Amino acid sequence: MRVVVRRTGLNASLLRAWERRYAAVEPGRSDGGQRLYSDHDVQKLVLLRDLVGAGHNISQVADLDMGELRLLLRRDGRGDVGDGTPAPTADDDFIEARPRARLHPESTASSHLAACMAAMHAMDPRALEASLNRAAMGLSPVDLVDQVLVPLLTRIGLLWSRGEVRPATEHVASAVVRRFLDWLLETLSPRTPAPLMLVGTPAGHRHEFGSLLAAVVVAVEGWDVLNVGPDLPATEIAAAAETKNARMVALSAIHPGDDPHLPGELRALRRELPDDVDVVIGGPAAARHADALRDVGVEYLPSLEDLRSLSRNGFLAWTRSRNGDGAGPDSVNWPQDT
Amino acid sequence: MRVVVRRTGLNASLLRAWERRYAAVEPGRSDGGQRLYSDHDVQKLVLLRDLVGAGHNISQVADLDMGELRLLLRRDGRGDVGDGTPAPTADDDFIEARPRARLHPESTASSHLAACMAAMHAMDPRALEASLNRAAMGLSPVDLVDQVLVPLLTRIGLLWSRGEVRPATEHVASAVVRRFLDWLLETLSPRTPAPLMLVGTPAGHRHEFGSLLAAVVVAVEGWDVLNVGPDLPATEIAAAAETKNARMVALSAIHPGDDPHLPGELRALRRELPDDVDVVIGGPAAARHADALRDVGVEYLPSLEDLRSLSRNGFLAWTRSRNGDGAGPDSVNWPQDT
DNA sequence: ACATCCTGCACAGACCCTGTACAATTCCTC
DNA sequence: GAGGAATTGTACAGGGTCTGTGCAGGATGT
Repeated sequence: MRVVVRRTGLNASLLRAWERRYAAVEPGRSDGGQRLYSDHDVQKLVLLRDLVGAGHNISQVADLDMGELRLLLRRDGRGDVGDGTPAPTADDDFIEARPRARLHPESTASSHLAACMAAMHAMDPRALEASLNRAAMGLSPVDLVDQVLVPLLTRIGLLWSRGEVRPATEHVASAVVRRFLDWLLETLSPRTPAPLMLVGTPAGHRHEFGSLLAAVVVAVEGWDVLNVGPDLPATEIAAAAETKNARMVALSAIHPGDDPHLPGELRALRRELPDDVDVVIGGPAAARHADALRDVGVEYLPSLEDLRSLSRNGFLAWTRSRNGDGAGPDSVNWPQDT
Repeated sequence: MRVVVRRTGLNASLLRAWERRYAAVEPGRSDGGQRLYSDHDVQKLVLLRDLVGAGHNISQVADLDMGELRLLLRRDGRGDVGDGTPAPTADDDFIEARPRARLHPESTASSHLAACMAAMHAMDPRALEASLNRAAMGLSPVDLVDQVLVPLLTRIGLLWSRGEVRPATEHVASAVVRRFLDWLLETLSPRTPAPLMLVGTPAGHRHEFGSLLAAVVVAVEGWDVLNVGPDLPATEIAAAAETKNARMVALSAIHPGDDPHLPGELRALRRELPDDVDVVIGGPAAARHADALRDVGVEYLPSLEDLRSLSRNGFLAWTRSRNGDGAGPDSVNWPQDT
């Protein structure tokens, strides 16, 4: 109990009140009747604390499960841009995200971005990570990607290409951002059955941030994602897709902007994959071959937004095909707050 | 018994109570019935003492194993304030090394290793991560590195070089292990002031697992670590070391085993750094140039164990120089509350 | 022999539990 | 917009539980 109080910063009386009045957590009991909080309980309490601090009332959030709490916390900045995450909300009552939103999303997004840039220049990985975490807390996943991560990576890349930032600085920042993207992917990944998307980069392309961002984007749309990493030949990607029974493959090609092997590589990939597995690709290196790629049967996506809508449709199609016909009762529709 | 009392700072009655009531430890007995504590027992008691001091109740932590205790201690270890009583002068104490049947650490380590290998072959990143987490729970950081991570990476590398595992499989596994190492580094990093060590790999060397392992090893010894990432020219490393005021630089050179530029690169690094900053390097590529490197003023370390002892000594020297004079380096803070 | 260690028992203070109450807000209705 | 109802954080008392410590009487070991 004392430990929980210290770790959550909440009053002991308050913990008991939340338990009694809202059944927010239901810790086990010792033989003598003392509460035994599990790690899960503590995590949930922390989420509740933050949510309450952000203006929600307990009575409405206390009985949500962890996934819903986390999501709520993310989209809190506003941005009710329907993120169709398949939150396993079995019950029908929707989460009324009270439009108590203050803080304009752009201004906070740009301030988060500025904080990240400052931490990068200071070569302070902890500060950078902290800034990213703050951004993740304050923004919806979509805003986080579009307004913080993409600009951040773009700017770092630009500074690097101009030689305006030390390679060591860039390395340190990249490592942190990569880890953060990994973490984001993990926490956004659905726990429920979902179609699998493979992400990676083609042979010769070692920049993996594009594919990591793609992974996050499609995870938000409900897909299960397997990142097979950068610089893989077509045969490898195809083999992995087959082994894991992927429904779709998304690639990213950034750096060797004029890679002549790209169309051939993707033709091979396309040929080795079943027809019902879609292959898409994004990134500047792919843009140059957009037409050739289309001929090969690989769709070029100019922006993450395209990937977003495409994967959303793909996900809905998957659920429909899975539920036999009309959308089942407790399926994936996240209730849009009206 | 007295020895244990001195080493742990715990009352003899308390030791007996913990044993009787919670079976916290179960020391062997002499023919006459006197308790014979093993080294393992003492370690566990120390962990329990710190944990109880941090607010946990014994009843709940007494039956956890060492790995769980350590993890618990780290997790809520931030924010420790009190120092209070200067701890039971634990100096000049020799613990009777009573070998006693070590409860098979290698067998559990090898089972963890097997689980990791199986997860890798199944191309199941979640399972791999779960196996690694389990290993982290059940083993000390040192055993974890020496008996799981190093063998795991060695085997994966071997399979890969022989073409006995698909590159895609290797990629997926590597990504998970890298993230795990990142996480491990983060959780092991000291929250208190500590000397800074830079880790990375020299220009041309893109395999970064060696440096990540090095980072973990020195973090365990108490250092603060900044990983500047792979493939960095000497000038960059030197600049980073200067900016962050590093006390030591540890590099790893693995893959291009016959890199002719290595000595030159390190000579440049050595020249750009202050004399009181040590530079060490490990890995097979460095082994070939061990003599040349020594001439340049860079120490070649054949094994992680060498790095371990060297960084330990370096850390102790740092604390001594910082505390002015004596003052036990590891001033444990025992009973403290309020 | 003498200090040390063993077992079993007892106890006091710190801690936690339940139930109830209460003040400060916020929400809603008239 | 005033007053009542609901919400929510906090406090207190009485009683049970947890846990560190001390003591008596006997055994151990050097």
